[in-house]
Amino acid sequence: MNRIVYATRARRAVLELLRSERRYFTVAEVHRTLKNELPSTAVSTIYRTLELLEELGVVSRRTEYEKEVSFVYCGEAHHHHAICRVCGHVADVECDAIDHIKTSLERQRGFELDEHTIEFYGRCVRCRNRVLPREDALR
Amino acid sequence: MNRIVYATRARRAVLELLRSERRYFTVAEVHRTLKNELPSTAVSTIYRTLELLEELGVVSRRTEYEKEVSFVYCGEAHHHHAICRVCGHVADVECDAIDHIKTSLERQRGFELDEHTIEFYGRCVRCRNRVLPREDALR
DNA sequence: CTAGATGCAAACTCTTTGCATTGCC
DNA sequence: GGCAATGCAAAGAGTTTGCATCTAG
Repeated sequence: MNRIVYATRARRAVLELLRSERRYFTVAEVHRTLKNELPSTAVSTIYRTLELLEELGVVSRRTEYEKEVSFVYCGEAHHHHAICRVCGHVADVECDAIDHIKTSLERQRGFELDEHTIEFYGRCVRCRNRVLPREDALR
Repeated sequence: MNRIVYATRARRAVLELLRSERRYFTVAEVHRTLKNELPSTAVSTIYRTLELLEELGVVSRRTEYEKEVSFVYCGEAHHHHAICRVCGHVADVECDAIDHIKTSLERQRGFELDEHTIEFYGRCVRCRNRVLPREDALR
């Protein structure tokens, strides 16, 4: 027997915000942005709402690099994302490319790539300018 | 003028551990594992050490999904990883596959993929069994 | 000997939880 | 009306920081 899920003001507002802009939002960002619309809403509600939306498959979560979690709206049927680490924009990855890499990984490394939640990231200039790994990095 | 970086006992031990097993280690895990070798080493030292190793380009960090950060040794010249979310094993991704997807992304979406730090993840069974995203997920 | 590294403990930040109250249908 | 959601405040967990002490070179 399924639990009843109410379409409350807070939930509608959060969903609408995430749908309006297809990029990652931190919890604090959502909370701040909806201050006018939801003046008395607690941060814990935002956490609970995003958690629910994640369970429902409407948003997906990431924590990569930053310490705060963030969530992105994810309404399409397929789940391949290419995320720009600079501006946060989320682009879809074509499936033929994925299939290619998936095949390659499986054949060459025996690594089974999950075909539903692959995400690609770039890296900021600061990180890219780091020296290459060396075994003798400590002298 | 460059700062001097000492090869201390703690740093050598951490580096050796990460190199011995090519998978992600949490800070607590490193600290716990080296308890015998480094009886009086504080967690803060482990944090600082891993941070340093990251700056030096010897290890790379991730936070994806779990709340704790973890680090993996990364001594090869190229940086493409396929990480198993279940066992944590890190496999290298062939560059031809990357090139293919990179080209595809750039041509079709104008998305410039960072060719040095792409990482691929799978997803656990629990998450994979979620319902597909629907716009009317809230009823 | 001296700049750099560490231990310790306190401070911080983000996240979660319990419970009384409020709200959706 | 009844179950679900929320606000609030307190508790948790992971991480960071300041500073006196120790150590590698």
